[in-house]
Amino acid sequence: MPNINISLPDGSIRELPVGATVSDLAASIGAGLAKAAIAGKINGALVDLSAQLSNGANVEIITEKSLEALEIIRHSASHLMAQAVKELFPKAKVTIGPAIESGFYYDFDVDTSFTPEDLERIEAKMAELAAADLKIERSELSSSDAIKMFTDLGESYKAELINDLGAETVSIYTQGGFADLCRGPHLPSTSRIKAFKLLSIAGAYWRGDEKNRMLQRIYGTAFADKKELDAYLHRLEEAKRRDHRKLGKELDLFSFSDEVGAGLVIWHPKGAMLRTILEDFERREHFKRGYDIVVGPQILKTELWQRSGHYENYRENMYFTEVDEQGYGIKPMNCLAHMMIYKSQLRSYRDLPLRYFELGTVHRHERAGVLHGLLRVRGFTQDDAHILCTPDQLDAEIKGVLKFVNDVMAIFGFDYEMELSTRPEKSIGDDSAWELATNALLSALKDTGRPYEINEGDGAFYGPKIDIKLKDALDRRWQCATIQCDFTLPERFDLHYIAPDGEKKRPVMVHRVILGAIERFIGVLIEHYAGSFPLWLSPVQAIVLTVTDNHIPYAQDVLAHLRGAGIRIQGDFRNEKLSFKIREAQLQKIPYMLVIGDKEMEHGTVTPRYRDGKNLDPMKPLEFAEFVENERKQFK
RNA sequence: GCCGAUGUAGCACAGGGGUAGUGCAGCUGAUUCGUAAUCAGCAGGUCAGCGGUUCAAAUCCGCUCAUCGGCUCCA
Repeated sequence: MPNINISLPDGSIRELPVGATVSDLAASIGAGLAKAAIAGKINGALVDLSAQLSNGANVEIITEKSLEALEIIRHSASHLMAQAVKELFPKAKVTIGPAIESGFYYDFDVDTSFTPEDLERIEAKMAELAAADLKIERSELSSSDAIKMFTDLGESYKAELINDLGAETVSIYTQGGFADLCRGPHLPSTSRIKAFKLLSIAGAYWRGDEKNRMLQRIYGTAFADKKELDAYLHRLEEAKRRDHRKLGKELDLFSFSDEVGAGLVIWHPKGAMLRTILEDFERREHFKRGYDIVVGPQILKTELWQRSGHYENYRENMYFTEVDEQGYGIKPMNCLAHMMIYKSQLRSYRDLPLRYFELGTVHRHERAGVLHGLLRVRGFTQDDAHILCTPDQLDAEIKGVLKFVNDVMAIFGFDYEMELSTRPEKSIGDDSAWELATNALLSALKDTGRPYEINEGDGAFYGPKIDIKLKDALDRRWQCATIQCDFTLPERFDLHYIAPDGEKKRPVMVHRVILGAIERFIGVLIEHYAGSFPLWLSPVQAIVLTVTDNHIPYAQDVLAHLRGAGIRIQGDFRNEKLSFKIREAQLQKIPYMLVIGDKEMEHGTVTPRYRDGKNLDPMKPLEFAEFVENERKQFK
């Protein structure tokens, strides 16, 4: 019998009989591997264990520990769920069900929506089908046969998908009488799906398009084993515990009100203090980097928005008002006033670059369904700047912004990822301008020495951009900073500067934010720090706690002194036990509690207790003030 | 905007066609106490808003508003 040679990842060659499968290969290496194997990779392409090997192939065995394993497990879990749904709801039509970053989902077309009780039933059915150890088998059909098969089954969505694929043949996976169109690969049997959990029900449009029919989506997750699943569920709990909406209420930072309007933040004293601290920080940092602080008006004439193109392209998101028969638009962006400042004088190349910075409050009419705490609101303040420079200066300016972003993220302890989005099909501006700007962004990205991704064709119609996504303590990504080149506005507003040769030239404009929106950034900060802000950011840095009423006069003295020294401090002089006051201060996540009893009064000191429960040595109030100031300087 | 769920005291929640309940917070009093909850008493609500059904609605129905989970992860 002839043999074939297979190369393994370690470089070794194995000889197997013709017709051998990935599974056979695993078995030939060892019984343990055969048992752990869930799929294979032939010449870099993922395949089933049942896939046949050909001579000279490079083959890798995928086990539960492999990187690709999770995706396969989840994809199979999504099929298992579809099978369970079909058994419980025979009329349901299946559509698509991929593995996603955090698990999987499957979309169904059903007449009545699923209930939480249905979810439990489906999950129980899945467990039953998994225990039945059904073989998951792959077969290939011609597209026309497959379309006929799915049409006969009443699965019109599947037929539509195959039709759109336009391939000669398609692959079908079958498990215990349930057949699904799928690229694969899959686990060899349903019993290999060992740890899964259905999480939520949601509506989702067929193919994500709101013109299409609304389907019922079930989200779930699956892992290689129970332990990992539990760890994931635990992380979900942790995220819930850190939810900024919950903490915002508990720490009395902000609120929303039906009477005021959806998506409009009401900042309470402590939240407003947090904002103020961030805003002061921003002004200082921008000042240090050669930005000029400017302020534009909240409303600008509608004609101006027409000229800028916002009226044409962004109108649905804007609020308008009319007074004395003159229309005004409430600003959704800050750029227009900045343009006007530039235009207020004749500019020389010697004046450039100009960097206008504004903590600009804007209003955008976001769709009702997308509002979400501080993370998606209708009124917010951006740390917005527009840099106007010569084409030659573009490169250095962008590098400067990326350095700025890096410095700021380090202070908050955020890691981040960067993406470059290039010219889309529908865009304006000439090729050389796009090339210049894209190269400037690219060279700045390379210069950072950090990894970045490129999204071809994902740029704005008016220019390429870099998006920065920060990663919080739970490894979630948040889009905050963005750097965009803009060819439209200098054109539309006919901006120019006088070049060394005396000619009028068009300046280049860069639009950028560092934190993005203060509101969103605070939301992210709350979750990142779980409400326990570092001392420099804490709206209340310390609280004076008295042991008995006898200590109140001295405590009041301490409070006044420290407040005078610029410490954000409160007092709790209520007739309550110390432990009661500590508990409350602790729940408010106040960094330092200054305990004052007989000893402190006698020595003229305070005993600071940090919120982790540890006491510092007793010290004079002014020493404490110096200590806080020192920490602040280091952003601790 | 669309699909589904939810809306009861400041907060967390229970209840449910026959004139609203618990805990915490609040107020009053007692207690004067050293590192995460002292005790007692009192007060607090047009049950999101509007309309309908009914002898009777917080409860059932409709609309509106708001909140929550989603609607970009493509066999």
